[in-house]
Amino acid sequence: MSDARNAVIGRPREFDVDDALERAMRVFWERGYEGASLVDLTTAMGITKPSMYAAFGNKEQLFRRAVQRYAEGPGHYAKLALEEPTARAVAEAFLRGAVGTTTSPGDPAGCLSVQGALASGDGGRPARDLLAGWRNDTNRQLEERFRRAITEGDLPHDADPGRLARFTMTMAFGIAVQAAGGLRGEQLDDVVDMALRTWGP
Amino acid sequence: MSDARNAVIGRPREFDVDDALERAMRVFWERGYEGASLVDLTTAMGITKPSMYAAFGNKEQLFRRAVQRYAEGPGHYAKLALEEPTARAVAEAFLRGAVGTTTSPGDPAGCLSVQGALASGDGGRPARDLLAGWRNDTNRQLEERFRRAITEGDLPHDADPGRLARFTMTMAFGIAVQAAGGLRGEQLDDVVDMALRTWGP
DNA sequence: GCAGTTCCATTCCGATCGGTACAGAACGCT
DNA sequence: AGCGTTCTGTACCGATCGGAATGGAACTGC
Repeated sequence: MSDARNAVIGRPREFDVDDALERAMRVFWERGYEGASLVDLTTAMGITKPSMYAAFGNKEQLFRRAVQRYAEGPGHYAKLALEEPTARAVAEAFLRGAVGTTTSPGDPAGCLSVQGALASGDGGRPARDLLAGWRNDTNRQLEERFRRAITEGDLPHDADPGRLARFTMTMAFGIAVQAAGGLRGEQLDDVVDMALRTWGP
Repeated sequence: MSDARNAVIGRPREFDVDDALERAMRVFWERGYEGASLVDLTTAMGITKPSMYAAFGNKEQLFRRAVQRYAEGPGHYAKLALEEPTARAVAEAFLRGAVGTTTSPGDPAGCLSVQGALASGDGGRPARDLLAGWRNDTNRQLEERFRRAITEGDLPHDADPGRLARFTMTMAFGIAVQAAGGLRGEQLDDVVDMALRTWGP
């Protein structure tokens, strides 16, 4: 890893890489990949373009790092939800987490994964593919978790893990779009309540 | 209207405005507002930039016309769904229509309204606002329809039309994102089946 | 002090963005 | 034919895009 250089030779960096990445992530979060220009990014990061180029490579690699950071930060609820004891609890934690992250007051509205995935010209193709892959992974993990729930007797043996996962993901995406459109968290929690009726009253 | 000029003075236009608009709509549909460049658009339309400028004004006005055409064409299912006899039938027609339009084989995947709404820099603000307004209108019409269903005894009087409308819209948006990500129509129809359980078995 | 290394800031690159000036071509009218 | 009008094609506009070259500043090790 290029950032594992604790060697202290040469002029020391005058900015904090983690802090700059955090700020870049937020810009991508609210503007998407192509909507975020290098000027937008570096201005928010408080550094110049050559500094960002030296530290992260290029815009696409910066985006990859930002997505990774998003997954471990605001998007961490997805991983946590998988550890809930029952299928219904998994789904509820997943959707409540989605509502919380996409409507968090101090953060950009919406979801980086959804925001950056749509509406791209030719230059945004790699970013779109990256996010599509990530969403696919999440879907697979959810499906796998629901499959386990069947073996644990937590879901009926004729339940379809794939369907349940796709339904849950679809709800989360819809929530992200609604949040980006300005819907409040409470209203989206109502939506989650309705969605959860699929698991029984 | 500037296109109501049937006057035949001057050199006649060598392209069909409706056909050009249709092609432009499809480009916006798959690339969003900012993702569609003038070169992309005019190439698909088969005309040059000055011709497009003379016929439509500018990119933003072309987009407005394209959105209008989308609403009357591929997005017409929304209006039709409102005419269904029961609330549940309305919701089902709405969601099946969303699946159909967003996964139609010959057309771009996804929904223009969702595709163009997210991921915008500064230049895409007006387009984003236009689409947000349209989605808001649709939500309001759906809510109004569900309210009518209560007075008609079709929904229990303690039902919440706002919640039902938001839930339906959220599902439709999620469907659009999934479709843009490549999910097949059959898989999304499964999702719709699950969503409709909210209205009873 | 000096060499070697790394970072910062200015400046610039070719390509592309949305939009336009201009000249000529194609029409109806007289 | 000649005119006014409107469309088309070329060539171009300033601004901005992502990216990079360059020169000096800041540091460690010798």
